Amino acid sequence: MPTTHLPTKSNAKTTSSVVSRSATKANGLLAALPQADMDRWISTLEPVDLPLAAVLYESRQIETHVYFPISGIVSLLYVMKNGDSAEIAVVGNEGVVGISLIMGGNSTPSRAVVQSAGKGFRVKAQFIKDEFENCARVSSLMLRYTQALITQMAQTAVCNRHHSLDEQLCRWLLLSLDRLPGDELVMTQELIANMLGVRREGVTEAALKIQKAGLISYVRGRINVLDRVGLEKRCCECYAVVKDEYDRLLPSISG
Amino acid sequence: MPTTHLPTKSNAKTTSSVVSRSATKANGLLAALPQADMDRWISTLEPVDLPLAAVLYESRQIETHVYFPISGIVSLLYVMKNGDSAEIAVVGNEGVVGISLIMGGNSTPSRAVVQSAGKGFRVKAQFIKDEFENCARVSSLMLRYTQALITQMAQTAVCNRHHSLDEQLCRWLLLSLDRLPGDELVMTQELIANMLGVRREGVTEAALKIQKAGLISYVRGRINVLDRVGLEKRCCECYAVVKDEYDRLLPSISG
DNA sequence: CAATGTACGTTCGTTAGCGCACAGACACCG
DNA sequence: CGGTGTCTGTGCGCTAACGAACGTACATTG
Repeated sequence: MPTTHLPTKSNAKTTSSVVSRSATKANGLLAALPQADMDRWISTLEPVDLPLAAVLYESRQIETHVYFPISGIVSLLYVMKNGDSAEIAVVGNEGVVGISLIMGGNSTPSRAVVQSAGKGFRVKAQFIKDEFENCARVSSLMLRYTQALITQMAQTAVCNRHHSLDEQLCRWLLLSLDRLPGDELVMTQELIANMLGVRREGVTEAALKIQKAGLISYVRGRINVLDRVGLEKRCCECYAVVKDEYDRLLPSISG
Repeated sequence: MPTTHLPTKSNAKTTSSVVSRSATKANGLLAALPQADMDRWISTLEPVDLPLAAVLYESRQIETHVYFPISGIVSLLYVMKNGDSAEIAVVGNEGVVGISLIMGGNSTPSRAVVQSAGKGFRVKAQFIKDEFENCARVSSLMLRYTQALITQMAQTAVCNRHHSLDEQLCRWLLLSLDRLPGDELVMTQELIANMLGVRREGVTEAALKIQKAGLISYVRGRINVLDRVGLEKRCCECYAVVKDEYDRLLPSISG
């Protein structure tokens, strides 16, 4: 197992202060909020940078904000006592980081790490709690997202149990691709190994296979996806199950 | 992988009709409801039998009730196209089966199967939805339970990735033991293998090891736990993490 | 009491992934 | 331009778990 941990660079930083309504549309959940609700939200939304490897949320610590990414990817991962890690879900501009806060525990045993740099908005814990309690549209939306997230986590558990590294890598690439523009992922094999909870060498082997099959081209941390359909064919069913659940529960968002 | 599927015997059946308030205390969540709320619930609670192998909820089908067990154990498991299966969480008298209903999806890709026979109550989907929307005490309780369930699922994912069958068997025995009275589990190795998503022979081997260590005695589907502390020592950290989260989020319930 | 089914135990060859060690290749920086 | 660090490739012995086949012991039923 990988003993090298993710570097804890900087935390997310608040950037400018004026938030345009159109900018909020870049996050699926925010975009799904009716105008009337956004009127309340707009003034409390803080733009934030999500630099690579930023830790948005540390295991077992009290969370102060929830994050709505508009670009980039955030991984929810478990790190165990001996340093072994495993990703349990990913969040991109379709979702929100900090569901546990809404659920009423103010922390979780998981960690939220920026896996691909981007930007987003955040709001204070108390604000989202109040909104959740007082506005059925907000709570309904958040709950359906939670359900989708649960599906992703459950499918990850099953995938970890039964599927080969090759299949899992394809799943992971597809999940990431869905959350990024274009066909390029910037991501070292070491990082991917950390996320999947496997050896770096294992990722090298699996990546070579799908590269030789002409599905991707891989050069020093830059992956170009050449044949997305090919990836889907080589993938286990887990990707499709999760994607279908997201589409079913959050039809307005499916990107 | 096990190709033998769980037999789909009968579904849960409603039994008698008069529900005493004291009987409801046997479920942790119902017990945590204030008197005032129970006044509304008492007349809609239906007692149900939970016979072994009953399928409370089938993958992707519309759920009509949520179930509050008062004895026995219900497994949430994923069954894949090729028949491979894996348990993602267990629910006993501390919880409720059918969270997805409250979350607003009316189904999930998972299946709920009675793993150890018992009894419980159920209420109609619409009732719990209304209660959830209109009563903050109810929603708060359900959400905290959901958070605990999420933790269990996430930890299962990590455990599947990193821990040996021996460790996982210990975890599974402890989780089951916590949800049953006494020190005996009635459970074949075949069944356990289905839950853990491994071969039956693998369970035999692991069970022999911990039997030789004097922690359990195992005879034809009856497991007696002789040394619970010994099991905990041989177990991975996953059991403790999950248990601590349940205690933290639902302090009134921790059995 | 024989017959049949269920549950558990055992063996053996196979394989995916691990841990470790090291080698090339590119990238950036002084 | 040379040095140093990062990223990827490769080789090798090792182990846990798999798949399949078969043996054994107990249980229930007629």
